[in-house]
Amino acid sequence: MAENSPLARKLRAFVALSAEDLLMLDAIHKRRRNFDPGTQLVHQGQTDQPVYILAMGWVCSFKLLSNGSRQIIDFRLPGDFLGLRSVLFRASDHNIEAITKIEASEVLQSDLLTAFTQQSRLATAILWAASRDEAMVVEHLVGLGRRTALQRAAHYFLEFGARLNLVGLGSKTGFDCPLSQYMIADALGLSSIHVNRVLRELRDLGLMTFQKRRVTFDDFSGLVALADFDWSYLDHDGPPPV
Amino acid sequence: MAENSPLARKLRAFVALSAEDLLMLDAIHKRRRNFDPGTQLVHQGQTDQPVYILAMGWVCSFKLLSNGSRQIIDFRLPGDFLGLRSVLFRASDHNIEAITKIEASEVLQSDLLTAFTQQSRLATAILWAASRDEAMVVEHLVGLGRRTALQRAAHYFLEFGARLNLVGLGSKTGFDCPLSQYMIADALGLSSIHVNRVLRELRDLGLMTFQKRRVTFDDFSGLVALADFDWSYLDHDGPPPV
DNA sequence: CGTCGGGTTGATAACTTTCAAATTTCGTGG
DNA sequence: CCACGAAATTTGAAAGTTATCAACCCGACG
Repeated sequence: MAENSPLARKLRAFVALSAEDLLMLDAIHKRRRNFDPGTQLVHQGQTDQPVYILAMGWVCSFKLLSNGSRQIIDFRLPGDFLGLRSVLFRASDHNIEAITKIEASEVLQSDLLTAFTQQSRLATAILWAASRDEAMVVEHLVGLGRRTALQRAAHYFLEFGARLNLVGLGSKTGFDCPLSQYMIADALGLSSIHVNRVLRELRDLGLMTFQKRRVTFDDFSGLVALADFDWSYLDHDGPPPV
Repeated sequence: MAENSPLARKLRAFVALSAEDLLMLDAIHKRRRNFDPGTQLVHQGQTDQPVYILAMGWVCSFKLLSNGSRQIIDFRLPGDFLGLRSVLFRASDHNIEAITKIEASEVLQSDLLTAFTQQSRLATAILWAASRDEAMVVEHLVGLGRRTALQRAAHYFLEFGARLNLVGLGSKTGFDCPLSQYMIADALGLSSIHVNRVLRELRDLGLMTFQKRRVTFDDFSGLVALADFDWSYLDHDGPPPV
């Protein structure tokens, strides 16, 4: 069963998983749980948080500021870990919330530790996933610092496309996207009103369309050019041998 | 010797290091090297990069965009690792460059791996350091997305203060800072001209002064209030028991 | 002395936000 | 199936923030 999970698809793109690894993945996927939109999976300040692997749906992690604004750190897609670094390393300082209905498997800390002490390929893959997450955050940082709103949006949607493609949920044509313009605004560091204008401009330029919860890439290569998009940070050669 | 290195100071703030750990730190610090300002320690696309522990001086890591602008990811201070994640996890996609004259110890990958396979407290501490780096990047992201230029600058300098304080190079009074306004601009995602104005405003408000390569906190609590600065992401309880 | 890399200042242009309001979409109950 | 209200999207106009361009100043240094 685990063979076809989004996580397995993702990991298999970079490492050949052994039968044992698949067995361990299967064990993990036993504790499936469902959550409704808006559920807080982790909240700021919480200690001893759970880790999940997202199987279906969209999730976002964000920080709240005292002035009431929020900054979305990233959106988590099927196959991604939720709260991985927080549990491996430290208490959470950000929130994790379900956007859509989601299905996620709880990972026991003991299972994680087992994977690590056994030096399995799975452990390597997990570290790889964590590193990839970090690369995405860095790229996001670059976007906020040095890209215009238009480029930033284009880049962000292209990244979604690439990530979803990896787990079989999107293509160069486009993908389904349950985000509101408000959420995109909080992710891109813009006002929702400006997001609206940027989306219209991307549409007017014939590059991409975001309407009715669906993103359509109208001119993929044009979009890549505008955004200065380089996906080497997403689909590199996989983890080095540890 | 290693007992007094910046790294040991930093780590000791969070874990009690055993005699063995100190021995291992000592071993690491054997391979000291010096570099001049402007030296590229790691450049984009390079594989098989070295890891260093910075003992003295300032370093920055950044990404270049095709339009020529650059975004500084972070500045590395004494006691910090250079290129840690890149080597643990994947090939580097960013540059690392010395700002001042620096002194750094090269860490052999084999030493790192030894630390990990032995499940030593040192390994935990290294993961903790990596996690702290990530928390700083996230905080930086929040700053770029949802803080004004003034708050962003204030927050950034406060973070420097806290980090330097930890390794004995700064205090609530201030610290020496070799950065040009250009570099600060690339870090904060602003133009250097605007950085100049922001710095003047912080001075006029009586909050802090940055002149002659020295940052002085004129009104520490006022600055904290302006920046909405919460250092829990820097000096939390340390790594959980692994 | 003259150059060069910062730093500083002013004026203008560009981008983005904010406020206010109209329009559309969507879920739900009738 | 339709009507209704809430939420999301869209548009306009004005205000605010930041970038860009063009000078000028200054200390370090050959």
